[in-house]
Amino acid sequence: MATSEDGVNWRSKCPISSALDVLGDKWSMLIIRDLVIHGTRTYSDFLQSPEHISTNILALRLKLLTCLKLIERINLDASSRNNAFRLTKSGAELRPVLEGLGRWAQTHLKEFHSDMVKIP
Amino acid sequence: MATSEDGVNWRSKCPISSALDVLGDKWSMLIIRDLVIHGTRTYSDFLQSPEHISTNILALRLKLLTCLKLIERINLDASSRNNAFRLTKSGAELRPVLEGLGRWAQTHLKEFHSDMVKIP
DNA sequence: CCGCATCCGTTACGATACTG
DNA sequence: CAGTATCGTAACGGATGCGG
Repeated sequence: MATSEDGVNWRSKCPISSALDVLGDKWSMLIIRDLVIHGTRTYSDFLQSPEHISTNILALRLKLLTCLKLIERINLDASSRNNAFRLTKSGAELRPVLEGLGRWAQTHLKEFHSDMVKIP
Repeated sequence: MATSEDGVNWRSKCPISSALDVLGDKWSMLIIRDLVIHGTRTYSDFLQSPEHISTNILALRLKLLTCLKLIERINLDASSRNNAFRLTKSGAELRPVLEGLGRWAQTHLKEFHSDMVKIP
């Protein structure tokens, strides 16, 4: 998978494949989801999501998504504390994709995962 | 990630998270993509896609996607050879999601991946 | 405290060789 | 040609530590 320093290793010229080179891991899309839902989110906010990402992975993903300009940091108080992230315009345009995924899962995964909830 | 025998480990009750528990890896969505584009696809067809999935991962993913009824096997000649796969109705409904991902990548990833092509 | 880097054990992936 | 076995590599996950 991609890291922030070395850039992304593009597997092919296919746009779908390229999207997955960036977002095709266990966590990136969930970070986007949290920001779609809540607008802004701090580091510890992300950690409290029910899927429980670990701290090192979170820091790595935030760095990569920031490099690719899907998210950006906003300084709430000019110190290094209480930093938050929000979606850029680019990242925000993933919203319909996530909504489509969610709707698909609700109808087609119920059979295998009975206690799934609605939105998000 | 999920394997075919043990079932999927659902990280939460969130539909988006659940969709990603199934499809949130480097390869599953590309298998769906190939089937969306070509209709049917044999084992060796998949291997020839430009991203070059390896044989063991392919077998694993095909098994899982079959268990979850996103794809199904069609026997072209009743032997174990020349088997092919196609999308079920459930899998086919991922098409708009993939198209959305592709369109998003085309507009927002160009800056980082200059020789990306159109569809797909 | 909060953000995040580091260390380290565990799990998933990936290339290739191999079997029916 | 479809699928498995093996084994090295990379990603993940938890614990912990350190600076601001």
